[in-house]
Amino acid sequence: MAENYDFKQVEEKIIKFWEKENVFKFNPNKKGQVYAIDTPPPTVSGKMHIGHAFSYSQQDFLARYHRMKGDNVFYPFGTDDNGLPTERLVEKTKNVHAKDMSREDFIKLCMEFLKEELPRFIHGWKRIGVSSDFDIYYSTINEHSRRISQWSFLDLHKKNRIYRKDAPAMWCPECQTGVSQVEIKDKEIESTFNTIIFKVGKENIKIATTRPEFLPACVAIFYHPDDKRFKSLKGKKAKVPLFDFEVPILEDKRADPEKGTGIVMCCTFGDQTDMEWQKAHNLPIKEAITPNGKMSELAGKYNGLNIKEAREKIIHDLKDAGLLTEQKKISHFVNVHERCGKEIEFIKSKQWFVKYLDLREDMLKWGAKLKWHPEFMKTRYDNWVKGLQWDWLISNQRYFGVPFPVWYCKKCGEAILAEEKQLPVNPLKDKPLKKCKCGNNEFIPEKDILNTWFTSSMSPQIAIKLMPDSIQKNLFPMALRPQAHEIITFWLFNTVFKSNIHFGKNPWENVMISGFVTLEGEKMSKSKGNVVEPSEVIDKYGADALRFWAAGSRLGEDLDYQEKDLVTGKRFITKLWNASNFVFMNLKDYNHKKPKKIEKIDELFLIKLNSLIKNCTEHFEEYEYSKAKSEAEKFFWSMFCDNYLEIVKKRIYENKENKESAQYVLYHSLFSILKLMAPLMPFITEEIYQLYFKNPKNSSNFGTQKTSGFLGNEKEKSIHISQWPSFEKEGKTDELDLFIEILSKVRQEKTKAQKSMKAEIILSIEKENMKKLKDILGDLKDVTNAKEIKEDSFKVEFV
RNA sequence: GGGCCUAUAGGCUAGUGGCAAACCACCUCGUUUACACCGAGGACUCGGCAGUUCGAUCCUGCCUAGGCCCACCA
Repeated sequence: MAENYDFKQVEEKIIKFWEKENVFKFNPNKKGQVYAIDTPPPTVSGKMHIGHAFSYSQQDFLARYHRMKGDNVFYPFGTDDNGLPTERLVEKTKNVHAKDMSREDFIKLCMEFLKEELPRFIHGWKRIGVSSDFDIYYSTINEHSRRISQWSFLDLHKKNRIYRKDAPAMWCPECQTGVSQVEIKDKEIESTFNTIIFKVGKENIKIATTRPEFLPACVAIFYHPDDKRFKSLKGKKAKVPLFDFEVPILEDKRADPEKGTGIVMCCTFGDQTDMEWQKAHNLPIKEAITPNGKMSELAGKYNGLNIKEAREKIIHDLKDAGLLTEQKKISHFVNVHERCGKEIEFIKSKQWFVKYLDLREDMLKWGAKLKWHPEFMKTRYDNWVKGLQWDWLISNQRYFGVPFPVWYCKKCGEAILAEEKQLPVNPLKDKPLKKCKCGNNEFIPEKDILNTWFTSSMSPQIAIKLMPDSIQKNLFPMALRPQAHEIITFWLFNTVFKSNIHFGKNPWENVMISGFVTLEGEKMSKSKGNVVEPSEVIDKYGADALRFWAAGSRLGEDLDYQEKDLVTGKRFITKLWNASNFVFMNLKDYNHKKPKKIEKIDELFLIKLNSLIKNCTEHFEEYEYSKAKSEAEKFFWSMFCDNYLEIVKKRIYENKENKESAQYVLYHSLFSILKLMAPLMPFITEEIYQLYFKNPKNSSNFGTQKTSGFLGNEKEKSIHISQWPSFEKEGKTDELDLFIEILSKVRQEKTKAQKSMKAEIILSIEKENMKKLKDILGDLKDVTNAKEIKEDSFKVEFV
């Protein structure tokens, strides 16, 4: 009698076994089509969360399926540990502030932190059974990644896609960094609408604003051309209160007569419209706010105050001067930096950009060439491309990241780029290889770092270039990019863009997009406090149960986390365990020889199994692992356990002469079912394989097999590199269907009569059914425990 | 404001132009050679309105609700 399945002990043991035996090691010389996966490198910003467990499980289903199907799976693993998220984690854990330290010390601290943190972090992915080759590993901050990222910069520059300009850039005063379009989000905040009096000659005009601190940067007043109320003001000048300078009053369609008082001030730069006006009317640029979030000299007596203080003071002074007529509390949406939640400001600053707005048509074509799974995710890409308004801002004024390979000549200011052969370069330490064109040999290093997406959008190259040159060409373009849908607009999009510019082709053929995990219908997030820790789930139910749950929703769909589903998964695992033990209890004298005759009922069962295999294979090909799961699950539970095992029990218990046929079919059908489940539940299937199926001569590293007498006969060292079951036998199974229908009716009768399922009966069935079932009547007799089967209308008599 | 997705039993999910399904929970019964983490059975359901159709849960349109992405935000 086998003991209970101890998932904790087994899963840890199997993780070590896979590692020791190099089961998932990529072998470039292996035959078979290469299937390269652009594994998402998780951001090192804390612990793994359940959304990770969910989406990495789903991509692993596909990786394991392709491996068993015979593809040569290239499945690297990386961590995204450059840039802000990691900085923030280090600041928090080590209780330091980057800006209080020397840059070098801070970077050193980050690297030390990563060294001790990463193994623990990565173990989370091993624990859920991700079958990456963890030796093909990259960190987006290591030398290798820096070299490739900087090369990308040089190459884009060569292709005239890089420029640096003085531009109103979105700026986070809190993080003191430029922020790209993708790093901002909306937040609803309470604010006050202040109605302020501007003088036009002797006339008063009222202008409403939530940002009175921008008054010193006011450059114009606008009203809508159709708005008759203000027509008389055209061409006149208004005097800015408190600051006493004059600005022109102009017409522009973007002024909304319905909003505020219908007339609006334009300040550079209060918001995006201000920037458009500035451009359209060629207005001067005034900077009221400095990069550290303080008022500039332009603000006169408010110079040096932070934004909020200045706002309060200015409101106070306006009140005193009688220039404030109304204050209304409102709540509105503003752009905030997604990392820190603080309001974004626009400031004039020198930033590096990648020029790509001119390529929107091409971008749509690139997106159309990808195979999207599920298909509807493509529209998100398209909508993003159509909505692009700015070029890609790639510089961040932070510390921990890939530096720009750039210096500036101290004399003429010319930007000097590093040469390819000196990469990776740290401009703070290294020097250009040549003098500046102007003959000067002194340089100012660029201190900015490249935005993390600039580096992670090179993930295919970063992974591939870990391999020897000779095989790199087989790996690109890759077969698959798996990822979550919220970063289609940045990671996916930027990778497609870069690949097409650098190499003239898409980086992969397929993309698979996971949904996310919800709790009671809401997205899980730290800020909402509704997170579930995957490590706790695994402790309680095991990784297989977690994966079983992750296989429960279709690709791209969100899935609600319900503990019940984990219970179901665990139950299924127990059932697999028990059924396998039972099968092998009855195979002690099995000799692996194919019996001379396969009994009819066994044959019919094999045909059923065959169509299951066919369906599951098709589902995996279509990324529909959830369909494969539910079909295999149902087949195993009801067709295999509840029906087939019951049917063959008596034949084996009573040692009938045709029992070899049953044994042969038991062995092979259970093996096939295990293989179908192996991509989804890699641990329990491996354990059963190792204990029963593998030839003990090959199992030196796993411990002894369980059953005495019976010897497994399979050669592969792991079920995960065994061959995916094939499907050959097709045919009709009408007799078996009828058989099961009758069996089920008999069971109903027994239940109705409140009898045991084992109660002995006399069964009567119709003549035509008797005829149809003539080859399998003996089995029907066995499974229903009928003393005899008579020809009559259906009837169950108890003896 | 634009877009995408979703709406099926008490809960979570399948699915189909013609009987609506699995699992959990619930109720009844059984259970001594794998499994009480079992087996047999029961009960309950297609968001609303219109259209196409012999027939719509499924196709079309509108509405409602929720989620997500984007834009706007003086």
